[in-house]
Amino acid sequence: MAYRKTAAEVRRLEAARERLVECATQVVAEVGWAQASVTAVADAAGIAAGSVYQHFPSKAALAVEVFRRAASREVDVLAEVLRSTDGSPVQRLARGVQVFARRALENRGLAHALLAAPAEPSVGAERLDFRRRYHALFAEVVREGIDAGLLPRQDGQVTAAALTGAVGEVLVDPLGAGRTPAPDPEDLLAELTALALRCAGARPESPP
Amino acid sequence: MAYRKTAAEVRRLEAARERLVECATQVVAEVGWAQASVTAVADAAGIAAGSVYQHFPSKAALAVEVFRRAASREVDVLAEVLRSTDGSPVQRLARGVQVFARRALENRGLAHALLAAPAEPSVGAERLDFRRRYHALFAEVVREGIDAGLLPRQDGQVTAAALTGAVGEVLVDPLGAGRTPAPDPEDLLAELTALALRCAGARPESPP
DNA sequence: GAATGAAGTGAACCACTGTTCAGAGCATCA
DNA sequence: TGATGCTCTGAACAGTGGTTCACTTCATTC
Repeated sequence: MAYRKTAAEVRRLEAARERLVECATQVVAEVGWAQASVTAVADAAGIAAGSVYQHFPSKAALAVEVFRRAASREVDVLAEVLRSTDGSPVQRLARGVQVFARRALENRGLAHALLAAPAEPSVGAERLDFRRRYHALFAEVVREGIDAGLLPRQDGQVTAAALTGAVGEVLVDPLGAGRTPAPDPEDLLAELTALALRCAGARPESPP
Repeated sequence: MAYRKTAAEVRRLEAARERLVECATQVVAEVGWAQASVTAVADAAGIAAGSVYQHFPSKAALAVEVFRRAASREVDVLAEVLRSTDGSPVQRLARGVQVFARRALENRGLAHALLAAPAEPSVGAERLDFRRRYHALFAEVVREGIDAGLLPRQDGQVTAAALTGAVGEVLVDPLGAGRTPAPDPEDLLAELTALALRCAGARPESPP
């Protein structure tokens, strides 16, 4: 006889899948892609290794899903800040960098996974796309700044790439753990913001 | 009876080791760490897989040696430029960035391997050290620039990290191959130099 | 030229992981 | 409640790639 899944059943399945993705994300944030074996992820989610394949056709597919979700969250947040309608392009740029950096500092493991941790090729490809989206967002604001006469003429794409690279590099080292006294996060943020503005060529604020 | 290696024999051995390292470097530059299996490297050097273990205790040891050599070459070149005695700190910084970038563009595969390509943990650790050395060099010049009143007050370490990150990010994308029309290298270099100077806060050159 | 010992070989070994699959456990339907 | 079909399990399987080792090859010594 036709066997039809009940609504509750479907919900339960989706919840299981959801839980799997969340646990996988956590594992990846904690130990990196390389150490996040199917077994480790399944254990974290409290299911058997084989059950992973009920939800995803392969480990790579799960990894990509994990990356996409986390990356999209970040891109969305950044987009919201950069495209907000209040403040000059330069002010938005500053806020964007701060948000980018603050979020990374608040979830270092995840930031490291998104930005730098060694990963299998499929995730690597996803990461390239992630970076492109970041570039596009920053490039947009830089362009607005140029058009508004607030920033000097420059290749927005290059500046945008530099901004993500700069912030990433500054963050990743502290992220990777080992660093002398560990600089105060707020100082780091202020320093980064100033750096980003110089990078884009914004004039130092004139006194009020 | 005591068996003593003749001088020629010793030389031959060292040459073989040398050749192995060079071939491995080339393989890595061409296909990345992940694809550079012991077999592939041995094939490239024209020896059997097992013979690799005459020269190195493990694949990781060989990989580290490959990385160290290439990285040291780059660090040395950069150090020479940045520490040269002619030109202001700002001018040296500009030249340093150009040299860094130009060398990367001239050997994209190797640059990618050094800066970004996924690698086993032992190489990853080496890469952190490599980056630290870059940071230290840039930080030194930035500090000189500040002391000379040419650059605004700033955290040299952060700026230095940003410079390597920025240059790396800008280069790695083009490096990774896929990019629309592929920007002219000279334009890219000019753009990068300008960006680096802004990044450090150097005033735009006043007219002559 | 025979004895000796190191370098070099490459097939076999082994550890590690992603993936499969036959069966157990349950929910659904008649 | 029994029949059916789905989910879940976890041990077995398979591909990969680093490492080993019995053996060959070749240089050295007497």
